[in-house]
Amino acid sequence: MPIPFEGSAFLLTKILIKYTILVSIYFFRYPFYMDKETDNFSLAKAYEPQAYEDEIYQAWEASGFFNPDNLPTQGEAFSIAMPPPNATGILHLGHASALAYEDLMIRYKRLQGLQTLWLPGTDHAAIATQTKVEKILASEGTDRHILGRDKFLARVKDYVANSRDIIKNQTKKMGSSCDWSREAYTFSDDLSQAVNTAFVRMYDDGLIYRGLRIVNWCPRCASTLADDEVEYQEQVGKLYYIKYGPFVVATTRPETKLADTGLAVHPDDARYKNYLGQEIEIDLAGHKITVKVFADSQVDPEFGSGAIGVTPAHSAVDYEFAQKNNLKIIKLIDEQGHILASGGKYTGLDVQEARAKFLADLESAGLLVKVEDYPNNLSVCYRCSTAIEPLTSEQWFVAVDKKIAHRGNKTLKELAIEAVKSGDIKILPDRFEKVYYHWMENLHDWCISRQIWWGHRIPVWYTEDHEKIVTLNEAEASKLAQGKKITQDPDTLDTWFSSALWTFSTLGWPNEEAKDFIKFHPTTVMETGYDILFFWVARMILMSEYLVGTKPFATVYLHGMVRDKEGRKLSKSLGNGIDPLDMISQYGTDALRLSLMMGAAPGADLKLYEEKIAGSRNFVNKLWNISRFIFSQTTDIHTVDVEPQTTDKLDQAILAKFNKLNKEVTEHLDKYEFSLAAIKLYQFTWTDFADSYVEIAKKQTLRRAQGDVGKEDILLYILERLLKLWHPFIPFVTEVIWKQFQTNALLMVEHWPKAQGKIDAQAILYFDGLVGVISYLRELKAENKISPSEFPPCKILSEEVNREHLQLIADLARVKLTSEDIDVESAKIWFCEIYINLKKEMSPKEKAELENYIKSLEAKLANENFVSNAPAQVVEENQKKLAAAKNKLNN
RNA sequence: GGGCAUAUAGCUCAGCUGGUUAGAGCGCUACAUUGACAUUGUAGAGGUCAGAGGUUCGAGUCCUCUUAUGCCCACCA
Repeated sequence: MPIPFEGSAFLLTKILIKYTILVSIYFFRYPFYMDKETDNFSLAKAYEPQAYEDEIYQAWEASGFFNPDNLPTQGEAFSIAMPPPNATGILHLGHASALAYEDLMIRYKRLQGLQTLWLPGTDHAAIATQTKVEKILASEGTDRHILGRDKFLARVKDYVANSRDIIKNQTKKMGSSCDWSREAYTFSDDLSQAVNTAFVRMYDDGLIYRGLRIVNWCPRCASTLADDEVEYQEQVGKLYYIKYGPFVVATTRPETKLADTGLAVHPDDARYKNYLGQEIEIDLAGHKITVKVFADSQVDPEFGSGAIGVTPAHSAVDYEFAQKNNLKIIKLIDEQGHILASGGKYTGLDVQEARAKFLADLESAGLLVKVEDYPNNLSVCYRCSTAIEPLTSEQWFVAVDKKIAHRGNKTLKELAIEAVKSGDIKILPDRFEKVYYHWMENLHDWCISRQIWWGHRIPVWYTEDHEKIVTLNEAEASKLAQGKKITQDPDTLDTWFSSALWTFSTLGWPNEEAKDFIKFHPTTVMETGYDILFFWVARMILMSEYLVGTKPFATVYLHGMVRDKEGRKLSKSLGNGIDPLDMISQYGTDALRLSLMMGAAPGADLKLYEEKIAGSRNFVNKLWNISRFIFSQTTDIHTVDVEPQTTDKLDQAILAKFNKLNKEVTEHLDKYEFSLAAIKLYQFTWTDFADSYVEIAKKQTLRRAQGDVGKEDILLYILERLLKLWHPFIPFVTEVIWKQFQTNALLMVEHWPKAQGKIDAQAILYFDGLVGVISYLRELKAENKISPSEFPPCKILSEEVNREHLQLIADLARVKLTSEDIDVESAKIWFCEIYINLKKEMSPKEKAELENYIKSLEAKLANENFVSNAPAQVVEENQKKLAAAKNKLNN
């Protein structure tokens, strides 16, 4: 073994003449206190993540192994399409946790020799991005209309490019081992081509149509929204009762009454029976409307007056009434939220103004019967929280209930439901499968056209004479137009339309011969938050089943939301936000990742707080120091390929415990139980390995003759494998430590350890028993107020404990073995037949507890039913427990 | 109005198919310069497992009801 830094040793020996021998031994055995720069074996006293993380990430990236094509083994494929991050360019904890889970799965499978592809990318996030850029423009005193479409889009492109770079760097900061060479973007030429192809195919199959329907309209965004893009805010609004010809109707939106064309009552409501089927003219303070009275059992006769004014153009429910009862549809509110000519004297006013004026007019005409406070849900835009105006509009829709001939005459809905019902796709946790069915079953035609500018233009062109051309690109459209002038549809597609193609558009589809598409689709796991089950997951299933004819992924792993310690959402306004980058710079990426992993279960929210991250940092440091110690005890740092054979029961035990751990961790990971895997690894590493076995090894190695490697191979064997088991959780520190093995290979592409041999339960019992005895002796010392520095004489007699382990017990418990006679009777300890010269006084409380325990055991054993019904093994265990407890009490 | 989830030590959570005197980490108390680690070690205090019934020889664990909290869905105008 090289002894570096002899100069220092010499220097010290010179100064400390008296301690020459001591000092030279010190340096001989502990060469790792050397300066980091001059000795690559040395490890700093505490792990400093900042010193290594960037360098390690670069080494990973440079190795090319993020790209599955370069992996040494070309095994079975395992792929994850990374959910695109939000477009604002800020990595928040939700995204950080997703990256941690995905990287965990990828690294685990890569270690298992699978050909892993984690494909990163971003989407253009249409409304979100446009809203963001519009806000920036507003702060500059301009808007998109002043700029014009082209300049505005250029502006958005700049913004997106910038935030994409930021997100990319932050994703790397998290240690994500994704294949950057395949990075995708929904707005790239390839993916846009996929989008147009999807649109055209669906159009040709009659699954996309243009039609006049009631849609959710956000006046702020000046665009339609899909049903699930509408959120509800609880509020206390007003319920207005309006005299309405011979009726009184109650409404929360009085101005819409100007466009009523129907009046609905319950079929059994005697009050209104005579009016059924009649068309009645109603004068609303000078504004005349004609309504058709009809019956519908949905009407609650108890609510308000039991009569509902029906406004088909501006209410989804009313629109359905209109369809069923052939009502006229009068559009009252335009896309800017202004009253149309149908509003008579209110024309041109915005909705709020019209409401105020109309109410005032009603009041002066004596038609406003009463006003009540009324709690209801206001529907608002999920992006900008502006109140939604439902209105009828000519839009593009995806028909979800239309049978598709080449898909077994099934509808999109049916295809998507069957994919999960058949078990082809598994959703975790499985309770979300029910939620999924419920949503799918109630899905209405999906409005996919948006009036915003930032998005995929709808691939439809119109000729001068209003002929519609649906095709892949403008050149094709021109050809088909045969010289006629063409104009492209000004609308863009819902961002989720392109996102729905994500798993396959990123792999080369529509080219079904593409290598990646063949190898990696369907993807293996879709890891994402339960909050976008409908937005995204459901739509990916729908699109893949239809367009590709297969599922998009085999398993959906839905993670929960990250919350603060009180369970509140993390938000700027609450001031409880935790910035992941800040945490990384303080505690390191591994610590953050581990904190996000432990205590997390699929579908369950995770409470995160800084102390927890600090605790994880402590663990990472512990692993570091365990390694440091082991390396310092090792004459030659080497990997040990075969489980070391040993006759020492404690060695056998730690190997057995490790094998058990190895097996359990693998099983947990296979079942997506990441937290349980981490907790077991944590307990083994800290408690069994560091606190118990390493301490034992310390004492035993010390007593061995020079030249005997002692427990070196076992320590190295377990450490090496622990690094591999830990790697998917805490990739950086494990990779750094691994470098000490000097194998020239990255830990990232090593092999996942396989549990070896039988798990020796007897050895484990022996180990735990021995540790228990040590603990007990320490307890006795503490209770007898004996300082840890004192070594009280102690006589240990045992037939169960190996002779050589008696000294070990004494060393670790810090007692002095003695052969002098001790009053055995007064010093007898119940456990393991060990006799020492200390006595533990049982407190009255302890004594009472023990007596109660004995009583309960005696009662149990006296119970005929118990003895005859319980398994013999359980009865026997209880008898043993009773004997032990009695023994303890009597001594 | 439906549906789902959660309820275990001061805090965050384990406890899988019923049999442990109910565990861990943080925090708390006391002690400690133990040949890696004070980002540490050792020992300790702290819980009638939300409440009430039930099934069982036996329930934190299964069933029913109740309470609290959170979330999702829904066209009560």
